[in-house]
Amino acid sequence: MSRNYAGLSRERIIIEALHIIAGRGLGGLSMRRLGDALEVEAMAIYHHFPLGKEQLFNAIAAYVTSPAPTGAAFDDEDEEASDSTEEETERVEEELDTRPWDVRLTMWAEAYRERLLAYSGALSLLAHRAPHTPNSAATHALMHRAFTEAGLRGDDVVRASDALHSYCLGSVVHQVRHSADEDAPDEEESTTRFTFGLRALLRGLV
Amino acid sequence: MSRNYAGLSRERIIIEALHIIAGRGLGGLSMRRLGDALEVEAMAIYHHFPLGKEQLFNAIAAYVTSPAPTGAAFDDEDEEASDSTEEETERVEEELDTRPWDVRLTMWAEAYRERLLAYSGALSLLAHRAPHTPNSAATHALMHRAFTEAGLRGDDVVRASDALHSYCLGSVVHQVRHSADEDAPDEEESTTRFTFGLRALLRGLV
DNA sequence: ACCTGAACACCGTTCAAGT
DNA sequence: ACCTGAACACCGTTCAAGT
Repeated sequence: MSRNYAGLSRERIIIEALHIIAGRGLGGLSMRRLGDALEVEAMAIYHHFPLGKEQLFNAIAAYVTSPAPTGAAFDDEDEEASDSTEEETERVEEELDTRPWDVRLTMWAEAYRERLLAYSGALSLLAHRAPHTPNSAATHALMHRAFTEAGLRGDDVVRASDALHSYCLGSVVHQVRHSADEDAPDEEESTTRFTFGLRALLRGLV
Repeated sequence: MSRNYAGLSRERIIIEALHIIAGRGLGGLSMRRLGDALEVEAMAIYHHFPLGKEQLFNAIAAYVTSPAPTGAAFDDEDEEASDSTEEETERVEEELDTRPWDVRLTMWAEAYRERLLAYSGALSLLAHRAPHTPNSAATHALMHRAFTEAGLRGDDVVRASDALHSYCLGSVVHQVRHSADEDAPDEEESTTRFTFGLRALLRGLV
């Protein structure tokens, strides 16, 4: 066929890439296979990601670590974050969240974990990438407020935030890493373990 | 040249692979490049890793997560762990370690972290691999003793072990992930943060 | 602007062959 | 047992061209 008005977009490409990753693993994602899935020649992808697969990986990493339905977080550095994406702010009105600090952090941690688990096939992309997204700034602010409210001061605030972030990420990596073990815990027990450690960490942190 | 008595071995291959990974990243490791570095045709590697690159990756993951100078931990599943590798047991005499449980866990955590940082280029290999090594059993026993000594009982012992493992792994991933940030903390501060979170976790766990 | 199609250098792996 | 060398299918990316 001569011409293909595929209506390609960065978001479509990323989502299709995540399908392939979920099905065949990260190693199973090739530009040609991705093109096939999008019903387009592989080279069409380069129009949306001119820097190639590495740029696509960055965008996937940003997408995976950003909360669900806001669509623009996965645009990467060379594109100014469009400041007009506050449709469906949903829980950015969390500034007026009056729940205790530990409840807010626990909610964040559980949501972060769920998202990482949902895209566990892309986990290894996160080992060397920490893309700047609108969401990462919001998370930073959320943690700063919560730990300050908990009584921490000075450098301890960022240290506690780092520890919480590390624990959540590590817990998911640990779970995925051992998911093929013959004595791997079921989903419920995995969640129990996550919560157990999370509570311990928050208790010890303040 | 007709014949090459290269004296190839699994360990030499793994170490050379880790050099390449350190220098050019995981994506820069190809069988052909690895062969060049070993001064051998790429296909010679298949004699030592008949299942190919995937098997090599597993062996690297085992090597990276096993303590330093014992040489046989990276043999993978299809090779029975040779039971004659107790030369230089060094700290396996830890059974008669009389230091407090938290000191022993802290020492383990710091050593584990150091090793992961030393091979940080291979970190993403650990996201989907948890190879069985002699060392993983030893670690499990060490943690079980320590947390039992700390007063934990039943399922909480393994939950605490998981939490500690998760935190250490996550802390390294978090550090490496952000090492390219313009405001990344220096090495000393990174260690301070690790210790801060580790102490908090151990305090909260018991 | 958006996509195609041929081309190039490189890759993992198989296989028959050499010693 | 250990390594070579040619071959095959596949890959990422460039580039000129089409609309």
